[in-house]
Amino acid sequence: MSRYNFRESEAKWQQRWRDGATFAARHDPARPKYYVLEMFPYPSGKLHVGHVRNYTMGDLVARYRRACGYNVLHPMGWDAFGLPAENAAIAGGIHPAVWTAENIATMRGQLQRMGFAYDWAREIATCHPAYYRHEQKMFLDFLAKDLAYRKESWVNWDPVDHTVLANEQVIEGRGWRTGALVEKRLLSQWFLRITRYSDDLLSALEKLDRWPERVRLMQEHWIGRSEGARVRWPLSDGRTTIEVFTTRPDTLYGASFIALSPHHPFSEKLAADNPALAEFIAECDRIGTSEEAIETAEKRGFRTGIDAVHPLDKERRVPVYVANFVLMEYGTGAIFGCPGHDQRDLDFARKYGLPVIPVVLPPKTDPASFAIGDTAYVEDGTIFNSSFLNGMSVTDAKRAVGERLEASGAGERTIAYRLRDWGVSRQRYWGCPIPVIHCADCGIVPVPEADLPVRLPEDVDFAAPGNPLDRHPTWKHVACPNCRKPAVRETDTFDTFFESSWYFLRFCSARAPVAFERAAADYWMPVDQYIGGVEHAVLHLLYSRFFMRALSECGYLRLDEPFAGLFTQGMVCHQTYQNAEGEWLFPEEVQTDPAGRLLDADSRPVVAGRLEKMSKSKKNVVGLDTIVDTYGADTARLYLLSDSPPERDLEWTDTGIEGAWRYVNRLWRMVSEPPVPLPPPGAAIPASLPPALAALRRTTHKTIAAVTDDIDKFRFNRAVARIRELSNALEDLDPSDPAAAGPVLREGLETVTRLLGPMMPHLAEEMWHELGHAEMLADAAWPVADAALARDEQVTIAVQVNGRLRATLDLPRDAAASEVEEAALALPQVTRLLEGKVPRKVVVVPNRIVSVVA
RNA sequence: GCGGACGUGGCGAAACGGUAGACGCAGCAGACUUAAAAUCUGCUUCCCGACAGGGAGUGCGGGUUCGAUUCCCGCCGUCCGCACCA
Repeated sequence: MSRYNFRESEAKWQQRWRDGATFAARHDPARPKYYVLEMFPYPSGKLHVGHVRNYTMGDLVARYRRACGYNVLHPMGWDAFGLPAENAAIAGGIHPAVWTAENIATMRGQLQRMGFAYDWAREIATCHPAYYRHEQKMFLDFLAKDLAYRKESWVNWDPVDHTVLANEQVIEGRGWRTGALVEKRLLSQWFLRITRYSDDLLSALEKLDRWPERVRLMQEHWIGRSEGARVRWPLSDGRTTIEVFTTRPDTLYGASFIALSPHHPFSEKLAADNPALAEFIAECDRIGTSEEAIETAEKRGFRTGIDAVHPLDKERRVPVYVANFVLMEYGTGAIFGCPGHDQRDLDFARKYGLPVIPVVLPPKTDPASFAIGDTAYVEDGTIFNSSFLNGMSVTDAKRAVGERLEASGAGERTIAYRLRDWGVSRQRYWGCPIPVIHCADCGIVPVPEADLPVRLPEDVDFAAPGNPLDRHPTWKHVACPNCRKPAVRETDTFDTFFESSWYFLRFCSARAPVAFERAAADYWMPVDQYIGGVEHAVLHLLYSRFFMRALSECGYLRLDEPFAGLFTQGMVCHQTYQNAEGEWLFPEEVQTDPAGRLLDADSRPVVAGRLEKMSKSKKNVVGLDTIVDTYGADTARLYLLSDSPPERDLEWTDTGIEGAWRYVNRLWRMVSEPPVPLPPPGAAIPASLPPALAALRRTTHKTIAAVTDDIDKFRFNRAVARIRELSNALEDLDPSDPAAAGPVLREGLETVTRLLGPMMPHLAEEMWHELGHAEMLADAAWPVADAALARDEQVTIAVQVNGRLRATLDLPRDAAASEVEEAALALPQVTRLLEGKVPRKVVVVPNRIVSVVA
């Protein structure tokens, strides 16, 4: 009984692929291209099995498309800037560049051991000046096009990482990496004008028909388009005019107050000579942005004592408040409150004793008896109490008010977006330097292109908190490029999402002296199939879409959407364990005693927690090296593909990987010890075969058709099941007629081998070789099903009586409906139930079912 | 609160509106072994039954249909995203 020697085989075939540059992608406009990309990893240390699921899927797609004749680009690189490197430097005295390079070396080795078909000649790491110099140039181009700008603003400050976070990086009020409660700080920051494309980023989602619906919805919500109106309210003392944004201009006659954000310019102006208001605003800032803080924070307002004049009725006045719940960043930073038809406004009005004027009457309601209680009426209805709007629908009233406002100059219809500009400044060392210089005389001066790249200094000190670039003795001190007087460099670095927003373009011509060669990008882009985690649904995936538009505007290329197809894979989960102290334990630290109790190494009780995504922090990880050492890369790959649908989470179990390993050996035995002698490759199959062998051939060709379809539709678990079905059938082969069985078995084994090629490439190469082929399987074409053989000539038809299955009929394919009906009605199981009566109805679905209604 | 996804054996899961549970894991029985591992064979949704067969069954309650895991309506539960967005 021979065992498959994966160690020898995997090393051998990896060597063969490397020597032959099998997976090198060559620019060839004559051939159809296919660009497969998995989201590139951050080099955090070592890979565990959870990391490689999406690379396994990407590799399957890449190898499959290659076999189908596409010119495939399948590159890999490293998202190499980021805080963990810097934190390691602070903790362990190792330079971030060294730490990063070591991790890359480790992880590259791990990926290579998995046998992924990458074009390693295109490998990139974003921390190299050869990479980041190009994004410094992009930034200068963005500046020139007013796509980048600097402004002072309230930002999200992570007190643990000592840096600013983008809105997208704040999850439930906490930093996405540290989990620390985010604070508000007023800082001068660089922003990218993503809002210039709000409308296009939103409307183009519709065309991304190979993206998951859920990701498109998340982006749609994130961009958050709201149609409404800007309305100007003059103050009664004539000092200024307050502009508000509303989505309900139809309820304008129900207004009973104006509320300004604490950061509204007019609030701040009033606070300058109103200490009580200044104190109120300071208090608002003290309340965090966390979920708890918002939930529990009372809706509070400060009455300014000023009134505003109703824009549609000069006689009406409403009081102006400063209120803690009004955001400066959305709309105009001011609202009008209509308590009758907005719950929050109602709560505010009740609290401060403001009038509640209903202006939308629910259908079939008597206006005389309609009153607002504790619940605002937010549904549709007929406008009343509203002058010229009375009797209109909500929709009509919105239009009528818009027209009136525009005619009188008191406002206009407009669209507000939730999306805000992307703050890209980070007060950290390990990132791409922002290429500008601050000069006392000239202001902000871009670094001249000839001086790029602005390199990170290597001699930095991490002993003190804060940004080492800022503390560096010499680096930031430069002459102003304009006036040559002493000036200082910008010491902030880019958000690392800057690097990942265009790396897919760099892969198209990874060694080019420019960011990317236009011709290469025009050929390879867009990415045909992108694969990664759903956690980037709004971050990376939205920024990349923005970058394509911005780069197009700057003349780099002409393409809006970077990723034509997107697949978001599920996570790999594993049981978690904790001891009585709540400390996490590695799976290998946990044992089961004879009574079935879980114990740690010192025989103390252990609690099994829920299944969670594999993560170092919870210690529920299975090392990739251990698995590859024990079972080989192919076994791990098969398991990652077979047990769950790709989009769903997969539970990693020891028994599961063992099952995959058993199958690997079964496959190897099938080709190395066939039950009948196999004819040489290419041998003809006898035209006339015993029925069992003819059926086996049909199974073979049906499997080709089904697996091809499954792979096209990303149903990898089903594809594996189909292949296993075929190999099960091949194992049941009747060896009594070797002359007929041999060719059929060869066809079946070759089919299994070829279908498995993209999933278990080393084993498949070894089987292919064992089956007598000199060429590599990686260079063989994808099998094509014989359409005639892939269809059954006999079909099993189910027979139902009153909706219940009572029998089955084996009949020739496409038998006439009348014959099928006749055969069904003659069945004893059917006649018994009919009791001699004529059926009321008979439905015949060709080749499927007969449904008899008694 | 808003939006979305999901709910099928002991477990992971299959099933163009057409024979529910393919494929695998675990389990049970057996074969081969001095024995174990490995491997092979059979069984394995639940209930009644020795078999044949019958009944129930896809979270719950309705509906459409000859026929519903699938479509529609209403609940319940789990997970995810957003959340003071005017």
